[in-house]
Amino acid sequence: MPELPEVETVKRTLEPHLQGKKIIAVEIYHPGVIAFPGVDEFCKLIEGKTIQSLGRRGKYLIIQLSGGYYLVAHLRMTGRLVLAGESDPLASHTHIIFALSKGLYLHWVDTRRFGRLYLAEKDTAAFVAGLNKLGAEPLDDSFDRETLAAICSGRQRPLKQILLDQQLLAGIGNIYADEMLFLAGLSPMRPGESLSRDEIDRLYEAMQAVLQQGIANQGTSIKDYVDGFGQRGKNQDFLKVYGRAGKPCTRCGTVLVKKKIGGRSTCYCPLCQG
DNA sequence: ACAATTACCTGTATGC
DNA sequence: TGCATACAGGTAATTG
Repeated sequence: MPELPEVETVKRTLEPHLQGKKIIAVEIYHPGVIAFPGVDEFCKLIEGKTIQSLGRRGKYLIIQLSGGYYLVAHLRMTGRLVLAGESDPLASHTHIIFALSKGLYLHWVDTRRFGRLYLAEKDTAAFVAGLNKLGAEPLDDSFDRETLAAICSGRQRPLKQILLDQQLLAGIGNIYADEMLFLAGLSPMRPGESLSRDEIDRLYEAMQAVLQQGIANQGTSIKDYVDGFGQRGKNQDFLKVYGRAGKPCTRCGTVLVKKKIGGRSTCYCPLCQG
């Protein structure tokens, strides 16, 4: 599933190919993907624009266009943005095709059709996509131990829920949340406010390590995720707890446990994360 | 105000 | 074999 490291990888793989290209035409087979504005308006606005740069905020991919416009994409669960050539066969569940200059194509593919696209000028795009509601950016220079301490303090909610709350921390999903809690040696049920200074530091270090390793491995491909070239990531081979319930802990051998926390399935080691 | 549940979707795995 | 059911997970909307 596209979480921060996956969206960052998509951004890095697409950017050198998209930068400077002109959007010549767009074909929309499934209008539900366009969250804003209406489909006709979307097509009218986007055709003729030039792609200037790519950015990321949390799990959102942000494509800056000429004329002050921004195309904001959220891949949700199974969304893919992949480069293609003229004669490349269409993957099933291809909902949108962007025809670009130099004979390049960009395909929006999404099995479960949860993904959404937003197109507008800067402030409007941020608002309709929900960008301005997002919390701290975990790999940003401004995100430090103090910020994490402030996020946890006074919150009785379990750490697992805090990590997944996009209004507190942007970009962390179920896979990386479980992995960073394991690396930090913290129980996913621990209330945020119960963490000592030392435990905040451990969680901070674990967040950095887990997210950076995810990016270094080009993301985690459990099922659907691929980068801008359609390539799978390698991080699924390095997961310590996610998807390993019932198997022995890599650190102590104890059988890993699966439990629902805040309605989300959570894998952890009852001993290492006691 | 907050937490829990449901809706949105489809592919895959499981049980009978 | 075929059918029903559960589950997967990100977020918005709804319910309690």
